[in-house]
Amino acid sequence: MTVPKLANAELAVMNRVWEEGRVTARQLREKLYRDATRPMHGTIQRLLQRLEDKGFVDRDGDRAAHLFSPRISREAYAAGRLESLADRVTGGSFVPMITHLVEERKLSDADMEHLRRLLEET
Amino acid sequence: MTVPKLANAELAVMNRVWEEGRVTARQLREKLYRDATRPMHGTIQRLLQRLEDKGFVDRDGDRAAHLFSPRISREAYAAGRLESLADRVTGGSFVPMITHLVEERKLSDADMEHLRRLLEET
DNA sequence: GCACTCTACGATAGAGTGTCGTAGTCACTG
DNA sequence: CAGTGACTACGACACTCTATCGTAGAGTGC
Repeated sequence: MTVPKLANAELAVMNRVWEEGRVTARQLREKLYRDATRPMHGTIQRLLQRLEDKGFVDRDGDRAAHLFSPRISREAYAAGRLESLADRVTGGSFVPMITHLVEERKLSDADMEHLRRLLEET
Repeated sequence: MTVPKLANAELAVMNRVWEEGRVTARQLREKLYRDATRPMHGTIQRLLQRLEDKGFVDRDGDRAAHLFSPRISREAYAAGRLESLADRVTGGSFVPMITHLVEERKLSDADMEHLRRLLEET
């Protein structure tokens, strides 16, 4: 059960959905395409439909304007893509990349401390 | 300086290059396209050229058959893509996804132990 | 020179993505 | 109940990226 990949525009929409929790297509349009020269009605609808097909959002169609909410959390998506990356590149293990990040000092002190505690609790 | 993404066929080639260290186009062809119905000469050349353009391999053209070697390590590529993922999804931080992996028990005991030691050394 | 192997690279088909156009549906108002 | 405005459903299309193919040219050994 691997998490499908989100394209750019799809991810932009999901970022709003994750932030808001429950949104209508119109709310998304006003946030994402504020200064677009064209209306973009259909575009948002299309994107939302594809997100629904891929299982990323739930659609509540009770009202005239449907309400969309995330079906997968941001963290679950990120972790799922990370798993997929590990499968394709490092034989399924996360250790090599994390090691590399630590060695290259890509992790902040706060992040390091966070992870230390996380690992010790378990 | 973000690491470009590798497409499927490109990644397949890079996986061989990472394993072998130094290879010719022919060696790659014999490993990767063993039971192909067509020769695939041009395909490999094309892929290698694109990998060179993107900075993934070095080309040694001293001999008739060029020798290709990795310019970026497997770990550096994986970590680079992980950074890109974090930038696009979790605001640049790795903590949320790793936390999720730990909570969902996606990390093996050995991996957990590995990371614990890694973090304590630093 | 000829045969063989290699490199260089333009061209192309196919898939995925973002956008648009149109038709249909629903709710409200006079 | 006709008219209006906002919404949904979805086929179609242009564009980009990817993997492959075809062909021309260079290098090497006999």
